[in-house]
Amino acid sequence: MYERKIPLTIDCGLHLTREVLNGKWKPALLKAISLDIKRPSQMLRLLPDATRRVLNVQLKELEMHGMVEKKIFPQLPPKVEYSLTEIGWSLMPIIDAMDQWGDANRSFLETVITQDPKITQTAKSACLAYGQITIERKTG
Amino acid sequence: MYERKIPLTIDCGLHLTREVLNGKWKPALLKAISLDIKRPSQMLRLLPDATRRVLNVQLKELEMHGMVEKKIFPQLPPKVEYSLTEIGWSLMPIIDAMDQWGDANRSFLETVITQDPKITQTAKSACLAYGQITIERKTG
DNA sequence: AGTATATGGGATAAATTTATCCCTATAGCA
DNA sequence: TGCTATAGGGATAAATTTATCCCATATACT
Repeated sequence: MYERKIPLTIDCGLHLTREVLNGKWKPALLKAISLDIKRPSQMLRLLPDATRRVLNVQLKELEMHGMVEKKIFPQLPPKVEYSLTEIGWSLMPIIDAMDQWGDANRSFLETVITQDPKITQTAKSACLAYGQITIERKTG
Repeated sequence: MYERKIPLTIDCGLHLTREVLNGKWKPALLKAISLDIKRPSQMLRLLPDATRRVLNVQLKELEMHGMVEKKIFPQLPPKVEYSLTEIGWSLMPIIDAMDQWGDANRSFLETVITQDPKITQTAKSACLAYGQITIERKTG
């Protein structure tokens, strides 16, 4: 599989949280699930820049960390649904705050981020559907 | 220097924010600065698991992203002080929420995180001083 | 003269995260 | 039969992030 060689820093709450949210698509996945997008195929459509593989991997990590639960329906073709656990829900205020902060400062952030010479291109196709999603969140 | 080869995903606010906070020590650095720990040498002492090099690199990124400002005093040996910009301050509610969430769920998180077979060791020496810091935050 | 303090950054190796590719399984439909 | 939809995961390459090492500056102190 692969074994970590450097001790994981879990000194303060900040680092513990960082570990849970650390993954290119994890925040987006949590938000998607909170918006009732629970099937992997739906998430993949919502996040077209992500590959099926990464989403699988990151969902599994979120599951191992206890943030989401996976329900497998014994059907064919397979059907799976993810949902947030209680502790997973408790992360939503943070996720929402991050999303709002980023949106509120979009023009400034795009400017400073893209002015970095390392950045030669950006992708914007993902998450576009968020704005169109008007589904109410269910509590728990 | 090095040039990014894959387009940076900046579709939704979540990803923009992720980009700004993405770095092993960035959240901790922002918090430290907000607590009036403004000199690099102090930050290094606060975060003993980080190397001087990484802190330099991540501070520079935070600066380029407009989250912190750097004031250089024309002295020798050199003296430098960082401070949060207005937009940098606006991140603090998120940073604080992350820190509090992590602390509030520490025992659970430590359990699930260390149960991962990839993780063979953890480091807890950093940030320990936070608890002892009772300095009031100055506004702006 | 040697040592400590402070800060910055180049070069390069190592570690970790993502991306790619490919294979598995089965029902349903043209 | 051949193709689509669904979901999972191994193997391996590539990309990106961190870690290590080392050099530079200049003052003050022993």
